Amino acid sequence: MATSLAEENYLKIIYRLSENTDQGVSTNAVAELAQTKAASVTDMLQKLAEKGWVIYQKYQGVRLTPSGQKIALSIIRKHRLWEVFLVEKLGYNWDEVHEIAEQLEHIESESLIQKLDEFLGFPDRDPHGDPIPTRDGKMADQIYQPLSEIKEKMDCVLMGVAKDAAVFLQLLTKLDLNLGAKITILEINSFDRSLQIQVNSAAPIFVSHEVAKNILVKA
Amino acid sequence: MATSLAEENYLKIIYRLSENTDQGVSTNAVAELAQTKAASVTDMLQKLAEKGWVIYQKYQGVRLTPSGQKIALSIIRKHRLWEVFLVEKLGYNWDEVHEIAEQLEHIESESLIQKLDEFLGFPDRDPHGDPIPTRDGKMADQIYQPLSEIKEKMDCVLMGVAKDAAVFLQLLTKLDLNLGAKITILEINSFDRSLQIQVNSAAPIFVSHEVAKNILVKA
DNA sequence: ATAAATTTTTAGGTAAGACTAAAAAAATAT
DNA sequence: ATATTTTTTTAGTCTTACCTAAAAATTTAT
Ligand SMILES: [Mn+2]
Ligand SMILES: [Mn+2]
Ligand SMILES: [Mn+2]
Ligand SMILES: [Mn+2]
Repeated sequence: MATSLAEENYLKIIYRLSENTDQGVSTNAVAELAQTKAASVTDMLQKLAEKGWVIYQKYQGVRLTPSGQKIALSIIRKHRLWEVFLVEKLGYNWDEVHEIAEQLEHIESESLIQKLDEFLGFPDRDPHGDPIPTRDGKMADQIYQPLSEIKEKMDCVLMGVAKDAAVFLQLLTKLDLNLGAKITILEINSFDRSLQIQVNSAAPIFVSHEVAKNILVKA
Repeated sequence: MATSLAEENYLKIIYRLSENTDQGVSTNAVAELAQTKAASVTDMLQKLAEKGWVIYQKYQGVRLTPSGQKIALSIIRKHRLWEVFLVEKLGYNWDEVHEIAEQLEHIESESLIQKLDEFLGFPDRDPHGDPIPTRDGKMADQIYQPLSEIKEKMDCVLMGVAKDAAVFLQLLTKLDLNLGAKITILEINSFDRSLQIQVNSAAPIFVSHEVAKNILVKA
């Protein structure tokens, strides 16, 4: 069955909110991400349920059915492949591509995404370190951990980010914290949990706990 | 002012119908290309006129204003650049790209189309030989002429097509009539104006007047 | 010049996807 | 256990872009 742009965006949002929990997703949570009102969300959830893409019962929150999940993953696949294209082929920075990919992810053509994947050399992570779902809808787990959970004195490598916001990514770029950067944790301040770290053996810098939470690393 | 997808498509259609005439474009002509009803077209023309993109007076047909023309040309520019991308970079055939470009042409990002243009090496023709409007909205004239207007015994080179339809392009491909093909007109049959031609010095073939009209060549 | 045919516009409706205000249910506090 | 607060749903509108049927204007034929 064909999906409208609005439906695709809702399914993607429900998918994202389901990732960290096995509870149903609340109407308000969806409304916030969709930048719309709860009443509009209720309308849409009823429609998505009729189409068989979500399980929805009044006041019980919503969850994706397998077919709804499949649609969400195909949109995420397209989003991430286009992000790779924008960075690798067109020379964008990682903080500039999300909004454009939000549009490109809705282009409908099986063959297009197939050929794009091939053109890009079948990447398995996007420019933010997020796994790209496969053609048959399997997504690798996020195997990296937040920098905030690494112990003092440890070395690690920046593999991704948990947040796409341009302001955040721009801050990282300014601090030379790019994908692949080598990070050494010199000290964790117990007062505010901020960290003193060394990036690629340069002079030490400070980052807040909030920043460290959104940086994904491998030891 | 922002343009909706429907508005962009209408402006593009009006542009296309205006190319061959300096008369206003009729409601019915627009309706046919838009695959919609005349009543819907009237509605939209009134809206486009309010936004200042067309001059419209009841029963008098419609024509683009300079700002309407500018929008139309920017959509056409995007359409053709994406077609080049699809053929040159992703390996599509020229008969497969139109529908996908119809979607891609509505992606909104100045920088994207700028970078795409650069990535493609600033092409000035699309895979069908059509000129790509420049960034500031100038489009080169179609300098090629229909094969149907070439005299007997003359040599020419296939530079483009006047029709994008997949069935037509597939026929050309089957006949080895690709961009750059060398064509010699052996004979024009006065009965039905069909032509006997030689393509790249291969065995002679026949093409109808209808086909010849839609093949653009340079002598 | 008038009649007939065609084209175009108007009038009135529909579906999608949003909104506000009010009602109902659920969660939290006393 | 009841009252209060918060969340969610319902009811009623709005806008965009489409539709059909009918009316009006224009064009073509006689
Ligand atoms: Mn993104
Ligand atoms: Mn990403
Ligand atoms: Mn095309
Ligand atoms: Mn083309």
